[in-house]
Amino acid sequence: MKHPPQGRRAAANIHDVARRARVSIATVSRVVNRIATVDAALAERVWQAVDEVGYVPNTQARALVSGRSRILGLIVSEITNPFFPELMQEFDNLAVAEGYEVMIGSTNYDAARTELLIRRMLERKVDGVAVMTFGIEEELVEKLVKQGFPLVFVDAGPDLPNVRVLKVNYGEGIREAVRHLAALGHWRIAFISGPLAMRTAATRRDAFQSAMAELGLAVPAAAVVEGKHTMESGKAAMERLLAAAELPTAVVCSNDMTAIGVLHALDETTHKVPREISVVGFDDIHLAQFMLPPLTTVQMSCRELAAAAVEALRAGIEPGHAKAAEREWPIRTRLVVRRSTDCPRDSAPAGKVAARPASDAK
Amino acid sequence: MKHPPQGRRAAANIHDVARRARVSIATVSRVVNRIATVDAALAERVWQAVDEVGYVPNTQARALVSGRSRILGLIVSEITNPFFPELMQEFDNLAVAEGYEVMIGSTNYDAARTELLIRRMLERKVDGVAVMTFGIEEELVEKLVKQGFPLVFVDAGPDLPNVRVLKVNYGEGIREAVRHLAALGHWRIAFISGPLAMRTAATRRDAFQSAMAELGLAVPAAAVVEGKHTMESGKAAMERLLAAAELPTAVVCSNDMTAIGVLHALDETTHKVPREISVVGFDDIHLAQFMLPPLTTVQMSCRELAAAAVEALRAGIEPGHAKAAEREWPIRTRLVVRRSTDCPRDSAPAGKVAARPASDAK
DNA sequence: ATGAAAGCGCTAACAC
DNA sequence: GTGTTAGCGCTTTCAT
Repeated sequence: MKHPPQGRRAAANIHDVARRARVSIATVSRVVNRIATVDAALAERVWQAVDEVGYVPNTQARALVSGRSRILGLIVSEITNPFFPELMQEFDNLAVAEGYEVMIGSTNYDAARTELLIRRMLERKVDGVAVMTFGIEEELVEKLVKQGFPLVFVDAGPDLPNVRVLKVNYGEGIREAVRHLAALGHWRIAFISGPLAMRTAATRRDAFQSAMAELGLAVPAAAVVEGKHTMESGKAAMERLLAAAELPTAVVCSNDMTAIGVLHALDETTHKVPREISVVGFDDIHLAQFMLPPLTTVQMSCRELAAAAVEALRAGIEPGHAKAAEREWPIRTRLVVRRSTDCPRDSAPAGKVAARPASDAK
Repeated sequence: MKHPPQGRRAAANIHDVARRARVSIATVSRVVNRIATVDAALAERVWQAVDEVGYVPNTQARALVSGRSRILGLIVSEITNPFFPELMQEFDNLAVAEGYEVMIGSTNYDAARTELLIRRMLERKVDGVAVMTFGIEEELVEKLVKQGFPLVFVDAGPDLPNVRVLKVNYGEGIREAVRHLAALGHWRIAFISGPLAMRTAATRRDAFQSAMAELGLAVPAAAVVEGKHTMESGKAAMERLLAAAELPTAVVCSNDMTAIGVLHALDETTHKVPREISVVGFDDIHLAQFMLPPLTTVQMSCRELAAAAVEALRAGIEPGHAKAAEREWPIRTRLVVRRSTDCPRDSAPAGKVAARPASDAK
């Protein structure tokens, strides 16, 4: 059955335009691609014909002959995690501005799904893929790597010629957060990490510990608990913290969803945020500002991340790109102060209090 | 420059496989497309060759010859509005399951952007487009309509042969919400609408008014205020309600973001939710369950919406589809009770109280 | 400056 | 059952 079903007339093609403008298809192609050598009068005729027949170039055919699809793949973990739509949006805007289309897919932490996703991207002949899963699914992308595709990872990636890595400077923002808390008078500060099997989670936790150490603040083992970067796990983690002998006056979380879980846990107690316990998130997802209270959080700029991803991809795709040789692309982070952090209610509440460590050195 | 830049070897094509399996390209094509008439031994050889050279069929070429891209367009208003990622996710899953790819775009309520988006979809030769903007941008899609594309709209669309419409039954869920509130003992119930220029907003408001009328409950003009479907507008609207002579004991919102704004407005007062004022949202976005308190809301099932959209599109694309003739596709809504609704504190607070209308009839 | 023609990778007649 | 071949719509030499 060759005909599109519902009696829809076939879209005009380059021949229709050529016929109407009384030129060859080569000329139409030149005009449409703005090759300067075409006679102005002819070009005018061609444009008019284009308008009249409603010609839109067929990207498939273009891709076939040029060998480049002008499609960028973007792989995220889960589209319903509020961090990602924002990233996708930015990525898409930037890519479109550079004349690319974006093919988005989420792994949902499912190997079979990821496998299929990669196959789909291969079939559509994407020019390159950004894997922004913050995860551990690197070996799943082996196929892509083997194809020699331009690839971009976050934090870490295989050490191969066509692979570029976005190096997020977690330390920067987390240090700012800890200093902010310390300046407010906090010193019993807890940390709820993400799943430590995830590299990015371990890195964030390490950054927290270094920042505390720099200020000469103690981090007892009980003050660091592992979560799963979900609201539920954040709530559970906070409940564990609540059950411990010594209550922290502030808790820093490895991502915003965790922090939201903390807010929920605290809401079921008499502890008020930020009056009694301050809470800091990480990511600055859209949702953060909608919470009650709006969340103080470390921002990892989506815009910056997306911009770097698109540029790094282009560096691998477009011949002669200025930064073609760059393997690592730095991404900064910074603290956004909202209303979930404040001074601790009193510097030394009665009862169970550890001696404040001497704030030596700096 | 014909070579892909970074020394990436060209992907294997059908000829490579044919050569390796010592068969013609036609046979490879048949095997890959699972045409049953191929000799088993040959097929085996072909599959092996496919594996060995890592062959992946080129979708562009397929599309070129078949005249169908197997790409579905999906247009939403804004990707950062939490309702949409959920819809996209479902839509994508379903489409992929049917062998389609999805091309997503957001209008951001920007005409130029939409124009470009449609052009991009035309260029990529999408097989059909679902316009799920809940909006007023219909005439912007004129171009698509004129091309005779299979098109799907929500609520309302132009009356043309290849256009299908998802008819959301707002009344159903909103009636449930109002009855739920009434059963709890509320009768001074306010409504915060979306921008009334948006058809869906007007429809939801009308549904609220009918539901109230059915129960014999009065809706004074001051109890219906217009918002903009954003958190800020919801907050502002609630503040207007707060300033009025007579406080409602419950407020129903035209969408969840509005309800979240209401929660924020109330958080700045002494009125507790749900103890003193109950709040109901609409959409059941992911965020709803994360709020404090978790939001009671009318669910418009993303899954159902997405499923209907994909099916309706297929009905227009695939020859001989069972529901090819169906123009309207019904979508149900239902109430999800969480913790932002409860009995009003007392049925008759001292002071400014309107006489309770006789609950006549039902 | 313009046109003719080769071919990008694939499917679908049509031969054998 | 399998191979040969003609395009699908376009870009890009290569002539003119």
